[in-house]
Formats: sequence, C-alpha cells, structure tokens
Amino acid sequence: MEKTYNPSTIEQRWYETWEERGYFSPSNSGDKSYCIMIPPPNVTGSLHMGHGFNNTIMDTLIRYHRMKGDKTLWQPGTDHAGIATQIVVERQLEGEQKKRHDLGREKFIERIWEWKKESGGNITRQLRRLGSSLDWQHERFTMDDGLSDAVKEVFVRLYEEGLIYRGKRLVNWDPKLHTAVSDLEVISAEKNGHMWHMRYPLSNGQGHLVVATTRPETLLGDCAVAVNPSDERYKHMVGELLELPLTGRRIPIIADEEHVDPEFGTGCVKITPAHDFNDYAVWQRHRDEISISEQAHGGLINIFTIDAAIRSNEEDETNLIPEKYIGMDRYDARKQMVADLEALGLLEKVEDHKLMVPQCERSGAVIEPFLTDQWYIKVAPLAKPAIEAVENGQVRFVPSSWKNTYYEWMHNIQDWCISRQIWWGHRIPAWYDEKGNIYVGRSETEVRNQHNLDDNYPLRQDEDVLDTWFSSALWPFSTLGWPEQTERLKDYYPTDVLVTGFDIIFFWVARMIMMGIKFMGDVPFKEVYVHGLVRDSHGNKMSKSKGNVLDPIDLIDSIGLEALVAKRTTGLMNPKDAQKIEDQTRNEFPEGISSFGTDALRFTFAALAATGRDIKFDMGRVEGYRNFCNKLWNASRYVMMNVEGKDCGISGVKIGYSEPAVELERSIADRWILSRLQKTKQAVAIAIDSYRFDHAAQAIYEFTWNEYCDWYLELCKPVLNNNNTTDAAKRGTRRTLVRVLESLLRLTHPIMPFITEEIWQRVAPIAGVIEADTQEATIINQPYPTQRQSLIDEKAENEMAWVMQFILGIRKIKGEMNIPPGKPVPVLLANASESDKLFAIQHRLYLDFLARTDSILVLNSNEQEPESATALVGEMKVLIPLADLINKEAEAKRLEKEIARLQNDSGATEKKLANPNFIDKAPQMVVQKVREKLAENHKALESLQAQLAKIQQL
RNA sequence: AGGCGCGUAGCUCAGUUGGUUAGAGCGCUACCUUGACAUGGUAGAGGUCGUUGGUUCGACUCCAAUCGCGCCUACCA
Repeated sequence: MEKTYNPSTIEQRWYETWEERGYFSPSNSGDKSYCIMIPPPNVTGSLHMGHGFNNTIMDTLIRYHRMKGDKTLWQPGTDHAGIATQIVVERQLEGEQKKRHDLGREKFIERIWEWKKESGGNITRQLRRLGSSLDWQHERFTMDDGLSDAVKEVFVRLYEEGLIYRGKRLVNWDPKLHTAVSDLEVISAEKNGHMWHMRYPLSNGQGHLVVATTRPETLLGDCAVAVNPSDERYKHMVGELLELPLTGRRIPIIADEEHVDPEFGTGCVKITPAHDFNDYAVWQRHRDEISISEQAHGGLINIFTIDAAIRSNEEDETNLIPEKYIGMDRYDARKQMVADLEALGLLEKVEDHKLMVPQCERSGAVIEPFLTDQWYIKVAPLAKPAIEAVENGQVRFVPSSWKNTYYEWMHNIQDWCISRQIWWGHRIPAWYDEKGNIYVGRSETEVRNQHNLDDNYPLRQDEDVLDTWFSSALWPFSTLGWPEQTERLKDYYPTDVLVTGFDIIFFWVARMIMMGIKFMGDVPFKEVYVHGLVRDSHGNKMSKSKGNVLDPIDLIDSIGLEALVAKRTTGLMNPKDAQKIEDQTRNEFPEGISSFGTDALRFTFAALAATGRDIKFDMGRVEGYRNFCNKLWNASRYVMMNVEGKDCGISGVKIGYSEPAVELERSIADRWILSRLQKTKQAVAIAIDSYRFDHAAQAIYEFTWNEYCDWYLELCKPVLNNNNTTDAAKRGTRRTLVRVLESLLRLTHPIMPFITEEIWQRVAPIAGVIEADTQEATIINQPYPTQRQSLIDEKAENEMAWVMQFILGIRKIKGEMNIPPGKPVPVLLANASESDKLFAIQHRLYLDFLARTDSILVLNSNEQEPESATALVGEMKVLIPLADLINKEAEAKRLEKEIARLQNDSGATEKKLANPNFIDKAPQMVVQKVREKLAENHKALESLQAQLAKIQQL
C-alpha cells in the first residue's frame, strides 16, 4: 500500500469498475426490497452542497440495505425543470440577439434538447463523483417517452373525473416570462414603498372618501370602494356612488366586513378585482351590488397587457382606459397618475410604507395578479386521503415535527394552477376545435376517434405546457414503468423513504403523496426524512450573490485560490459585489481549498447530519475526517505489514465469515477489541436505522481511532514482535487484527465507499472471507456486520479497563512530572488484591510496552512504601519511587489537585446521601450506586491524602 | 399575526424515556522525528448547559415565563 492516503487515485477507478460490473443494479435475491427515488435534479444543473448532503444520506442508506441483503434499488433520473431550463436557453439566445419567438416553438424546443444533450450529463457525472450507487441502467428523465405517457394518462384520467378543469381567474402572472406561476413559485420580499391617500369625490357632490393604496395605478381598474359595515364614519354612505378620478366612471360604495379593517389606513379600500386577490374575493361576494351600477365587465376590469403595461382599448369597446396612459409601464403609469391626481387636488398625502412585494422566484419579476384562462387541479378531494395517510402513520415524517407543516398547508390547500405559458415541458393533452370545444385525450388520434372527428376537422392543441411539478408528482411510480404494470412497479412501490429538504415539502412531497394514493392506491413512500440546509461556516445561506458557495467537487478535487476567486466572481447578478467577494474569499481561503476526497466529504456530511438541523459547513471538520481516512489507511497498512504472508489462523478454514478451526489463542486485547467491535456494530445499526448518521459516524470514528488504533494496534505490537509469545498467540492476534479490520471496513463502507473498497480488496482474502484469486469480489455486496452476542466479553472489557487505567496512570505521572515518556520507570504496587497481582503478571507485556515500565514489584502490606508518585487503579496504588526522577513539590501539587477534585465530588455525594428524602424516594438502585461511588471516593481520598502527608513530611 | 426550531468549551456540534466527574472534533498549551500514521503520539487547560421561576429526593434533560437568533406560512388595502 502507498504510504499516504491519496483519494484521487482510488476513487474514480473504483466507481468505474463498480458501474461497469453492474453492482448498482438490484440483486434478484433478497426477501425484502428497499427503494429510494432520487429527487431528480435539474437536468442541466450542476451539483451544489445540498445535493452532496442529500445524496450522501441516500447512498449511505442504499449501501447499508444492499449489504443487508435487501433487494435494493436507488432510482436515478433528472428533471426537465421547465422554467429554469427554458430561461437558460433563452439567455443563450439573447447572446445571439434572438428571442424564442424568432425561432418558433419547434426550433426552440429542438435547441433545448440540444442543450440538454450537451450539459445533461454534467449533473449525473457529478453524482457519480459522490460515489452514488444509482441504478444507472434505468435512468429516467421527466420528459422521456415513458414518463410523458404517464403524464398524459394522469391528466386524462383526472380530467375525466372532473378533477382537472379550465377556468378564467386571477393567477400570479410573471410579466417578464409571460406565464402563470403557482403560489409556491412566488416569493415575497419586504420592500420600502409608499401609501398614497387619494380622494374619490362623491357623486352627490357632498365631499369625498379617502382611499389609501400602495398601488395607485390600479385605480383604472377599480369597481367599488369598500368600507366596514360597522364603521360609523361611513356606514350611512353604503350604496352611494363615487366619481372615480381620471376615468369619468362611477363606482359604488359597498360594505364588506371580512376584508375591510376600519383601523387600517382610512378604512376605505379601493376594490380592483382584476388585479388583487383579496379584491377579487370581495368582488365575488358583492357582484350584484357592483353590477347594479352597470359597469362594463361587471366591474372585473383588466387594465394591463401581458407585459404589465397599461392596455389599449382595442380589446373591448368600452373605452375604459384613458388614452393618456395607454402603453405606459405600470410604474410609469403610477408616477403619471399620482402627478395627475395631485394636480387635481385629489392626492391627500403620501406616506412611507413597508410592504411585501411578490416576485417570481425564477425571473425575479414582480408578480402581477392577472386574469387569464388556465388549467387547474381541484386539489381538495386528493388532499383528504393524503392528510389521512400521514395521520394514520402510513407516511411518517422524520423528524415528526414536519408533519405540522404538511398539515398546515394541506388543510388550506388551493386549487393548483398547472398550466404554464412556456414551451419547454409536457404539452397539455387538450385540443380545441374552431367553436372552442375542448377535447382531452392521450393523443390527437385518440381524441378524433373518441369523438368521431375525421381528419379534416380542424383541431388545434393547447399551446400551454404543464407545471414541472406535475410530472415530478408522478416520479415514484412513473419511473418504475407506470401506467404499465411492470415487475419493477410491483417490487419497489411503495418506496421506503424519501430523503429531501424541507423546502420542497409543498412543491413535491405533498403532491407525490396525493398522486400516489390516487393512481397507485398506496402512498409513494413510508417515510420522509427531512434534512436541513447546508449553510456556510457563519450560518449564512450559500448563494452566488453572497459569493459564499462551495462546490462539493472542489472539496473533493481541490481548487486553487485564483480559480476559486474567478468562479465566485463571474456571472454575478450585481457585478459590484465582486470586490467584496474576492476579498472575503482570499481571506477565508488564502491557500485555496485542498483535496479532501469524496470519502472525507461524505463522512463530514454524515457526521454533521443531526436530524432536522441546518448544518454549518465547517472546513475544519472535512479536514479532520480527511485525517481520519488517513488514519484508517495507515492502520490498514500496519495491519497488512503484519499479516500479509503470515499465519493468521485462517488457512484451512472454509472461506467466509466463519469460526476458526486452527489452534489459536486470543489475548485479553483480542477479546476486548472483538467485544468492542460487537457493540460498535450494534450502535451503528441502530443509528442508521433511526437516521442518526451523526451517531453512526461518531461510533465508527471512535471505535477506529480511540480503540482500534490507539489501543489495540499498540497492544498487538508486543505480542507480534516478541520471540517469547507463542505461535498460537501470534495467530490469534493476527487473525483478530485482520478480521476486525475487515469488519470495520464493511461497517464503514456505506458512509465511505471508496477507501473501504480499496483496502478491503487487500484485506478480505487474508481475512479469509473471499478466495485470494477472486476477481469480481466487492465489498459492496458483502454482508453488513451484525452484532455477535458470543463475542461480547464483559470480563475482557473489565480486565482491559484495568490495563488501561494502569497505563494511563503512569503516563499521567510522566506527563505532569516532565519525565520523558520513553524513559523506563520502576513501579511498585501497594494495596494490591489477588486479581491485581495476577493481572500485573499476566499483562506485564502490555504494561512494559505501553507505560514503559522497567520493573513491577508488589509490596506486601507490611512493607514500607518509599516516597513515590502515586496513581490509583481501583484500590491499588501504583507507585513510581521518587528517587531523582520525581520532583516532590510537583507531586504534592499534583496530589492536592486530585484530592481537591475528589473532595469536591464527595461533598456533593455526601449531601445527597444526607437527604432522607433521597434515601426514601429514589430507586434503590440509584441510592446503592451513589453509596458505592462515595465509598470508592473515600478510599481513594484516604489513599491520596496519606500519600500527600508522607511527601510533605520529607 | 400564526406555526416550527435553536441558544451546551474560543469555534462547529453530541448529550436517547430526569440519576456520569456534562462529552467529541477543530483550535489552544507543554512534551515527543518510538520501525502504521507529524494528515501523527502523550499529557493538559477550557463550560454556574441564554435568563428567571416552578415540578421533583434529584433538572442540560420536564413545565411556565422571559431575552436573543433563525426559518416557514399568511398577509392590511
């Protein structure tokens, strides 16, 4: 083995081998199946830390279950990501001074497919770099033929059931992208704005009402002014008419209790039903009153074009829009109208006002509520069983608090607007004839056949495409072949767990549950593991504009400072940030980022994955876990040096994880490490089963470093390098050495696949678990280690505790007394029990080697103890005679410190025992334990105090 | 406004139904080129567990209040 661990040389090689050999395909055996659907990343996207985290967790689960012998499928695939992808290609066109309409629909879509072909492999290549063991042979894409069939099938069936309908109503309109977007795609941000107080004169000439608004330009669409019916100031005016300024129109004063808060603003609300969701609701409640005044369109007046500029009068003959404003952008119109109102003396005042401005999360454009024809899914009937599925535990959220978020949304769910006025996506399977009749079907042919329309009858397909999340909602079954009844569907649906961030519970999780129950008759997954967000080391969200983004691939491969700066400062929305970002980057990464390898990165994600908590990504942790890899590497190197070509007590034994047949002897250390291993296996399994990857990682880390390396490897040395130890003992040690390592590798493999495979390939034949010349063996499909009760050895653990305490005691004295650790010291034992004496003889080899003891003499009770430095092992005193080694003052100080600690401790315990209530009410077990502890403390105290007195007398 | 979560060592975080001397990693101090590993070893310093009150024999852990921080949902024209 190479002297230093070098991840880059092993990782890529292994991944290719694994994939070539088809190790990621589900096995045909296995009683249970286990399946995870990847949350499909954007096909043209690139990997970010969230993916890194998410996929590490999934791959860990997948590898764990595969090793446990389950029939395990991790379904890969990508999402066409309608708007996001279309925007990217439109930007490219911009570079060529073209718009998508210049190309036309067909050519534009072709162009996107080209882009997909070009960059679509990027994300999947990066997923491979993470070691993700996805079943690539069955990779799917949300727009491939099969998935498109599923989409059409679902659309048609829902339509036939009346759960999909077409309707004209207010939607969130993006005036930049020219499409409707769903509520979820709208993000609100607080902005500084104004509140304009405008006077609307009463038609009877008796003064005016003052309405307060943040959007004066929508005045053109007003159809009424609403007041609260209980408002003494205005209630007598309800039913009267107002002169709507700038328009010459008359609008009524209406009373609406629900919407109008008398305390806010002036208590008078202008009602613009075509451009405000609340106003629309008011309008619906008061249609009659409003149309009494014979308003055009019943008062539902659209004033904007699709660009959110003031429309012309061409679309109707009512001449509602004053010529002056036609064609103005909404914000220009606002300025002009405010000025005009002021000139007319109708502007009472303008106040500063903070308001929430809705923006499209994709384009950033300010959303305009806009009246259009769209397709909707009637969600309530789908939501009901989906709520019940969570209530009755068919779907379990981890951590469970997320189900509140889910309920909250599901109980207030609105119909889902599924049509988008873009080109990239699944085209809506609906056709119109010239009379405007709608025909929905799986294809035009089906429609014609079903409705007896011959080929000459003109039909035109709906121009719109479906919301991307429509196809995503079908992902858990469409990827498995639905609507065909495939074997895969039978084997893997419902899937076992969905691993995702909380941000898409609404977008995706809830919709999958609804669609799964509707079309499969069962939930799509039994558990939803919701993980936190990956943030930067200061707890900030990683974002391009903040310049704090880390690329997982850079952490794996390394990146130089200049390249990192360049990466972070190019393509910024606001180029002014570049300098700040550059400074910040140079400050934080003066040397760039060094190469940590995939395994270290994965281990970091696992170790930081406490449930439900955001993780602050700390470079120190990655570095630490890279060191851990190095530790494991070097420990293995040491093991190999000691077992390769040597008798490990394996030969002649049947290959596999079997018991030894050869004569061998297991030392106390062997039995101890085997026992510790069993407990670690158990801890890791429990941790993974409960999604505590942090606990799993920690258990592995501690066992590997603090027990196997720090103690066991050291304890092996005197056995293996000593001519006086027996062959049977050496065999036992070698066997334990190599077998524990082999188990440890399997135990660790789900989290760190590469390093474990690389080492396992060398170790496994020696450990006798595979034939030496097996070509195709891989750790991937080896059994996951399970606890073996028979190897748990409390006696050995206690005995080793004695050995360790002995060694630590001496090291401590040496450390605090400035005695070179390598300097051999004579040791005397006082107050030694029979077992102490026996242990001192039996484990002499360990003591000499690890504590560098020179001689060990047992003092009889009648023998005088020389002045010494003291350590306690239980009740036994381990003494290092002072001679010239030890400084008396230092030893006195050391003892005083130790005594103070014990006294402090005893004090608290005594107080506890002095409390009769404690003796009475606490369980016997606890009281007993406290008593024992106190007794121990007292003995230790006495012992040390005597020692101190002795030293002070000198 | 409603909901959720967090506050433990300088930093990043564990602490499982209330009972340990409150732990780990990084960082810090001292010593050590010992034949797996200086990406290492040995020893050590460092915390009144945000604050206050309550329940209890006993609270980091349960309850209440309070302060600070974060997120989500809904929004007042």
